[in-house]
Amino acid sequence: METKQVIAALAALAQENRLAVYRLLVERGPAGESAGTIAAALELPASSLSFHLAQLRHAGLVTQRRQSRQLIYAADITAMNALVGYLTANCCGNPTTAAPVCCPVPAVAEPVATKRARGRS
Amino acid sequence: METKQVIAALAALAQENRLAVYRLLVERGPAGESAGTIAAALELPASSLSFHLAQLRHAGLVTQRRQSRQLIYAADITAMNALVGYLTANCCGNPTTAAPVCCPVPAVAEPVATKRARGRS
DNA sequence: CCATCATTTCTGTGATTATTGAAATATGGA
DNA sequence: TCCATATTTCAATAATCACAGAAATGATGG
Repeated sequence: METKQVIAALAALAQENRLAVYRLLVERGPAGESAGTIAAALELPASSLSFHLAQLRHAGLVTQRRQSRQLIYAADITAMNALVGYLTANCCGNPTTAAPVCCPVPAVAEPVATKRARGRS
Repeated sequence: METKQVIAALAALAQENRLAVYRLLVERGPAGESAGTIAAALELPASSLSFHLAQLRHAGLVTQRRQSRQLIYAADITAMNALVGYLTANCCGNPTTAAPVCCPVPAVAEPVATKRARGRS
């Protein structure tokens, strides 16, 4: 993942409403959710939501598909994978230099909606 | 890690110069680097750098200490851990719903200072 | 104290971003 | 075709951010 894209993704998520939208979409999974439903859930004016969805989409974090009259948005997990991968790599530093302790990705903060904290491999 | 802080951290990193500063500091490890040296390395005016360092510091991503006349900045790895933890948790979604594949944290991108642009996205 | 160095804070300016109502576009049904 | 619905695009405004020179602050050595 190259720097320009990383910045785009970070900027897209660095906004209260957009982070909320993204989190909601992650919760919904691949099925996604229509713009209207998201707007209702987050109590955002349609035009505002559209603006934010466009940013998330431009950053590659969400996908869009049409289902009859509505546009369904869904989180693109691979983009988040790439972002987390980049941050992890840059957090861990360069092993050839005096690098800090490598990120252990601490047993997961608070999951989107339920408790769940399993240590990954 | 609460949302407000996550947004602050994301916003702090979502800027070309700041991301560069942070990456440089990660490279330097706990020893850190003085403001002047960073400014020289990244060719930034002192006042601009100071502005960016303040943001990173406010977001809790870097620490500041004085060493005689100079101020040494260092990356705070625990903050990045928390951020990555939050993103991972939110990326993985809620297992009780139709959740997408959980982030495997793809075998780490490219380390801070090596050649880039290998096959992966 | 004074001179000097390192860095920050102040200040003004230009650029980007967020927000929304209103108008425009696309879709499906009668 | 005409209408209703879902969503976007447009336009205008307010808010925030980035930049960099100049002035101020804090530290050190003489």
